[in-house]
Amino acid sequence: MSTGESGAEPGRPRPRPTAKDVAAAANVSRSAVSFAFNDPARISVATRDRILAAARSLDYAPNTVARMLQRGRTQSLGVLFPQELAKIMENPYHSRFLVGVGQVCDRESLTALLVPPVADSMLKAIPYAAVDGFIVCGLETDRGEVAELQRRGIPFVLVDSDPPEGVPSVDIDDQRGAYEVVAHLLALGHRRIAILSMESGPSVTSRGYHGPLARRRAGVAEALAGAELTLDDVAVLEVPCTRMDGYRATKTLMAGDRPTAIVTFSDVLAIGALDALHDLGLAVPGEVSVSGFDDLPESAWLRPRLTTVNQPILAKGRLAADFLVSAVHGEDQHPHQTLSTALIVRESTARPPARRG
Amino acid sequence: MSTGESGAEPGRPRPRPTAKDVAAAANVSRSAVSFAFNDPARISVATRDRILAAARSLDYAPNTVARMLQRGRTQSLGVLFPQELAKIMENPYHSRFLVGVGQVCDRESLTALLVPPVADSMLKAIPYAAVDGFIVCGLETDRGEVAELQRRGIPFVLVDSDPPEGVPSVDIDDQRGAYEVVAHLLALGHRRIAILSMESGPSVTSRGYHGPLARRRAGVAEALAGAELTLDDVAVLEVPCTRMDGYRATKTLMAGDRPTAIVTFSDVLAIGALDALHDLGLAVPGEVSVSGFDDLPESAWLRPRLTTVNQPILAKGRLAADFLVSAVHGEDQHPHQTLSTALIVRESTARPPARRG
DNA sequence: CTGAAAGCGCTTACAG
DNA sequence: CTGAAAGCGCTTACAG
Repeated sequence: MSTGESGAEPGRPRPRPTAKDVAAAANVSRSAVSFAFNDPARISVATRDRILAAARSLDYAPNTVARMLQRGRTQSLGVLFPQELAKIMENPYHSRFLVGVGQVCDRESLTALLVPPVADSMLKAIPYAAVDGFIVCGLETDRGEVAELQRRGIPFVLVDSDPPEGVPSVDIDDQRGAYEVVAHLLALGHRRIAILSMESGPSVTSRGYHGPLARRRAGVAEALAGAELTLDDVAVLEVPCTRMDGYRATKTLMAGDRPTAIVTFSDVLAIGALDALHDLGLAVPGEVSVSGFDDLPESAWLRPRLTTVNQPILAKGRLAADFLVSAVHGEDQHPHQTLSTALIVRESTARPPARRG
Repeated sequence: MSTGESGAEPGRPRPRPTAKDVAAAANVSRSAVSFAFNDPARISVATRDRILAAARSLDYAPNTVARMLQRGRTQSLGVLFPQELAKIMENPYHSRFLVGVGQVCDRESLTALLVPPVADSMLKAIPYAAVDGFIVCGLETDRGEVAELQRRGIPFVLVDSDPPEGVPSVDIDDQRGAYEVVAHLLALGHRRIAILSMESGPSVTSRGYHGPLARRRAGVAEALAGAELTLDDVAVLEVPCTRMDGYRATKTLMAGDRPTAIVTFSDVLAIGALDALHDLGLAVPGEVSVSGFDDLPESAWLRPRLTTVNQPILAKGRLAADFLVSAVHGEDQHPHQTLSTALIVRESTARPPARRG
């Protein structure tokens, strides 16, 4: 009632109260405090109320980290990315993937930890994250992450990689997707085709690693073969996956021996390509055809609407998270799913212009 | 050399090795093991090498959670959202915000923990996250989160809320932004204006809380007053912030007493509105003007290009993370920043059609 | 119904 | 240069 000094002095950084403090205040053991929070049935109502009241008055809440250590569970899923967070979130593809992961997190009351590489290394980031398992994204080269995770015995699922046997993973049919767009363009009559691809890590080819990019390249080759062409007949540019890089690469491409069609391996790149072509005063698809990959929602808003390869990004995220949750629960399966792609023909591709020469 | 049984049996779920195991294997104390990893200078090169070799052969790595508990640091920033993760990531606004947060995380070698509400409560989510501090997003109603965080003594910064004195926070000039678009529309001659707003939590007005939405409403009122109008003269619809809800709301709006201009409080909503108007066969801006809010990159790709209110989303995320990092480092300031908005007039707004009546 | 004790795995003064 | 000990804050068998 009076303005006594019962409260803590404000402003002073008091140390956080612990179960010990509450136990003292409520005149019980620390075990009792723990029970009050975790297993109320084990103590009498009276004691519990007393403890809870004491806890409230001290602003006590169990320390999360201590609890994690004791329980051996963090209630968190790690999403391990191959690039800096700023770059990752820049790409709408990842947002959509995280919607899928988020659905599972929401359902299971889990949090999602976004884990960027440490000093450019996904490997180094692994030991610093307090998670129950990892979703490993876009492992374009296997730089030891798989072995590391396996040795540590921490559950994980591989997404968009070249999964070894016996490892949970989810992928899409990259080869077929790439095959279909290129076949589509060839059928339209294009022969001078450029590929705008993403950069893959070092030494991809030399180590016989076949990630998504390699599979897409195979799909392109397969389609080209149908027209008596090979990969040597197309220009291939590898750039970081940003709109701006797509823009620049397209300008580079157009400064040389102009292709009549640009096949990009990402809608984000295609958006940049469209911008560049617009700035160059080149009509799409009248003078140049452009195709994307992913089928982001955005691709349908573009003008011209983007012809692209749909992949079920959201489902991929959801599935990956589901697989990881199973693995964390100790279910000893190794599900391996390959999701389908589908060519979506819209407005950005058409017959090549009739040509002098 | 021989195929001895030196390795652990594969497949068998071995328990993770601890520092104790390494100490035993290397014939040193547990302290030495710890030093080998954390303070190599404190032990001799020989001992360190022996320890590291033993660690490697046992696949040992220090337990992150134990380390967190001991150090009292998690190296992780929590981003507390008012909605489910799936919904949050659905909105490009948040991706962009996270790019800003990500820049700081990358710089500081921090991870970002995405924290959705637990059982619809941001409050309940707080104690379950192992983070060094929170960025509290879009606290449209103060449901006790601030008090909770303050009592717990955990650093936090408020973004897009109604920040009390003495609390780090970053906001934008919502009122001015809303004022400007509406004034723009009024100047074009619009008098029948509809507002498409987001749902705010319960009892916003009743508690005298003035979050972003309330400020925007004030901006609208301010602009209307300049034309001798009041909020009662405009239709206001509050819907969840998704494209689909924007779509539906617009159809509802158009089924009634048709406005000549739709002011949305989010680009995402505006995209839905544009779609609906397109499906309704209504020309934008010929028959109906539409404006957005945020100025997402997407808004410039739309056709017609969207007139909208720019807000520096990325800078907001970066600043919030910067403020939080300072707070975590114990810097006892309470920075409070209000970022500017700017009206971006593009193609989706024009004079209202001449009218019968 | 309640408490004393051990333990989760680590780090860090403190002695030697 | 190295080790024994205490402690971070919690939970959970185990006794009573």
